Amino acid sequence: MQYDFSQIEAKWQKFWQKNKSFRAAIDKTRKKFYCLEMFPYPSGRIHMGHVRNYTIGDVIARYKWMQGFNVLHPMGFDAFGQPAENAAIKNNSDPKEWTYKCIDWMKAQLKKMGFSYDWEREVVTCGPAYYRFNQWIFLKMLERGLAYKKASTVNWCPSCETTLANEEVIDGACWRCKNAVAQKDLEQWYLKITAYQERLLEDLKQLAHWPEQVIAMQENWIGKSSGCEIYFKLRDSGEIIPVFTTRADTIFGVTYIVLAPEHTIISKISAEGGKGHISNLKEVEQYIEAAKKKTKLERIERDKTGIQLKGITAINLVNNEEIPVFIADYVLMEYGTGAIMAVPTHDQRDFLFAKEHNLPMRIVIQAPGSRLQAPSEMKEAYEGDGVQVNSGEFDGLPNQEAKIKIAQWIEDKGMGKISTQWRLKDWLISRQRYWGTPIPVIYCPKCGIVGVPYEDLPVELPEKVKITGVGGSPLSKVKEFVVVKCPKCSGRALRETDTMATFIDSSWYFLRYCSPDFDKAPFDKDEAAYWMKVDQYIGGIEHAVLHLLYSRFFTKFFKDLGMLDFSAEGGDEPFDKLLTQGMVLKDGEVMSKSRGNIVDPDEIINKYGADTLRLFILFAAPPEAELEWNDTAIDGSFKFLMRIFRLLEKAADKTPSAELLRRLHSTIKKVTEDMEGGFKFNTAISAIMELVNEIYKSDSVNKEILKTLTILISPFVPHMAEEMWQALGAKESILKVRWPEFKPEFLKLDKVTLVVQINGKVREKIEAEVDIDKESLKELVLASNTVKKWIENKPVKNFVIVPNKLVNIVV
RNA sequence: GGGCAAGUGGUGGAAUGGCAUACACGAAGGACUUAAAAUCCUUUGGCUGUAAGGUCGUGAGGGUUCGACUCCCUCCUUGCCCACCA
Repeated sequence: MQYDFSQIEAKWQKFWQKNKSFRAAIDKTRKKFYCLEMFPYPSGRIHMGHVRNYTIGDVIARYKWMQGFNVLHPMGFDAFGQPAENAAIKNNSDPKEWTYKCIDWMKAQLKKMGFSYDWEREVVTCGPAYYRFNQWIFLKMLERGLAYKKASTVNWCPSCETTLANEEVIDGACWRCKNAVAQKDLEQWYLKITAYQERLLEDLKQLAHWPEQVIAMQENWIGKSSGCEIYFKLRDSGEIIPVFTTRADTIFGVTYIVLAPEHTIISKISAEGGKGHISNLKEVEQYIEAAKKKTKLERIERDKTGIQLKGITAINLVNNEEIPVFIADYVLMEYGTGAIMAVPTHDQRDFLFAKEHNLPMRIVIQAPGSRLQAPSEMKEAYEGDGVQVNSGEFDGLPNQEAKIKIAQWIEDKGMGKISTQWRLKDWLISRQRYWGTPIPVIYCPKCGIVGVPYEDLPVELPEKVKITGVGGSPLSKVKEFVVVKCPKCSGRALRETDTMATFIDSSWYFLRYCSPDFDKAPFDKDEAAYWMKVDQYIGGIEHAVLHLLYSRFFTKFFKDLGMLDFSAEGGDEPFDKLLTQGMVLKDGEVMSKSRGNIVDPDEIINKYGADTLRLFILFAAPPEAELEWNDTAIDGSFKFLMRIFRLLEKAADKTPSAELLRRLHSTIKKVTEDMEGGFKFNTAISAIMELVNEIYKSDSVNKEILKTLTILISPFVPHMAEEMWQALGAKESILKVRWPEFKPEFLKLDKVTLVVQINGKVREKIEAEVDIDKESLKELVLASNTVKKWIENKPVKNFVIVPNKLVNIVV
């Protein structure tokens, strides 16, 4: 029998499509399972990363299906975004046409992989039916003050000509084009994700089935830091400058304070009529100018530059000391209060700065076991724990204890307050781009900012817009779009011409799949109540912060709107289990166009078929580990499939041996355990390989054994399984079959082989009855000639028995 | 600087306190063949030995244990995330 994979795969793909085999519908009599993979950006071609991601998801979905779950397994396209615009500029094409063409290509490729998607639920984010609800959500947030516009210094990518969210700036560069990000003062729209920071942090605890790494990354990103705001007073003007510190215990060691160049107090005290006088104002202004011009990368150089505000003196309220005030660009306006207290003896950055500028130092924490050292002898700051010195009434306390006491004391005396700082910033969502969701806002000279009324949604994206990539938002040049009547006063008004960040699209698409055609709200409450949470989510680690954080934020917002309720499942998190699959490498490097080491999935499918590709990718590494592509190893996967297929020729009705039955049931057990215990597909497949090897060794192939084998391989290589299932006489699709259960009675043995160790080294193997009693076993072991030889006449000190496994004799 | 992973044959990997290297790739030898492909069989960690066997061996060093790839401590290397975050 010929393994004609292309004919077989086409046949079954057609069968599944015609029979709508993967259609999902609410069925309250069955337990649901929502299996989701991160949807792709329609770049035009799927790559190995997609193949891996979606193969993993497909195996899980099919396995759950066979276990009797009502499975929801959807797919869609994250279709807004810049590549479509770049293609438009390059090829003078239309972003919409380009995008839909890409979707068609990719869909065809996904179908060729045999993935079990319910294509009737396909979600494409660039259609008005979808993005109108981006606008709907935006308006709901606007009503609640969670969407707002503010002027601020923002990340600006000069090459993409658009603003970027903090999350989109990687190492000071644009995540998309890798060019250095600049700073720009702009008025932009923000979503108030910080209103949810406490919950976003706290609820990470609910995510027991997420990789620890992802939890850690989100914790890092949210960046809660507990400390204390301490007030410093300017001597002449009386202005208060709050600083933030996590080290209240070092307050008596402060010898100067440092402000960020953008700090507002500077213009205040230097302004005419302001009290206080900066004698070197000109140099200070030059320094500030230079600092503002620096890119983010330039500002994080290790050199500690700075300039003193001469003539200005601050007072440390805890001891009334007068101290100098500096400006330095290593102090960031975005974090804390934009000002710091400097303790050179106990903070390395302050130490370097103080050395540079020849500033005084004072030790206030004494390291355990060390004698008080003169600051001049210090080679670096001491940042560890110790005992308070030079700290007034707090002397002698361990610094960790003093930290809490001093903070409380400062708050009680009104010299500051206990406070918490967060690294997380509000989410900047305005983009000066065309291919995205129009922000549904109108600016009226009389009424101000007016949200587009819900009945006027969607604000449709105009078509046939000229995209040049330069000169600001393309929409601002479309007069019919921009000039509108104010919905409130009907006067002449102007539309917002920025579009939304595309991460908004992916922040709720998993909810849209529950009711993709619903037109009253983003999703139908009842449908979502049945299908959500996503039971298993699968995707790349690169979304650990961006997409996964935003989706959590949106889900919590929907809960607050009363649209979602997971209280039965505990908490309000969208994704119950998360699997982050490893990257696909070639020659030890990530596959990428620029490296030129891409293996095209299409070529592999044409040469070997989708089943071989699926099998290889599942077998070569555990799903969360990196996978090294190997051109010759894929040949091995192909040969293995042919080897299974050839078993059909040998199928007979002979009684199988007890040994083979035992092997069959231990394989069922192993494969099931591997699926349940973290989707260890690679070892599940090797167990199946061992079974196949065993079948080949036996004289004849029993049909029933072959049937069970076929079921076991079906989640991995579904086309071949269907073909074999049919060849073995089945009338129905293998999808209707239940996953087998192993029978413990087949696994029972009369005798086992025990390992005999002498002093922990394996010296002998003996056969013994199962569950043999200790005394008989001891007798049996000591009777062995090899054991006798090793023991000779040394006394046996210990005789360790691990039942049915091992004996260790200590002499 | 902080946090998190990981380090096992020629290669991908298996074993998570009990036979280290399952399963596979590759390599070598053999059978079949006019030949090749396919298929099947054998061998395949190092050292030592004709062999039986012995001995070493999971990044390095130490510890716990009858027994450690696995647990603990120190260090090295690689990867990822965050970071002048006060």
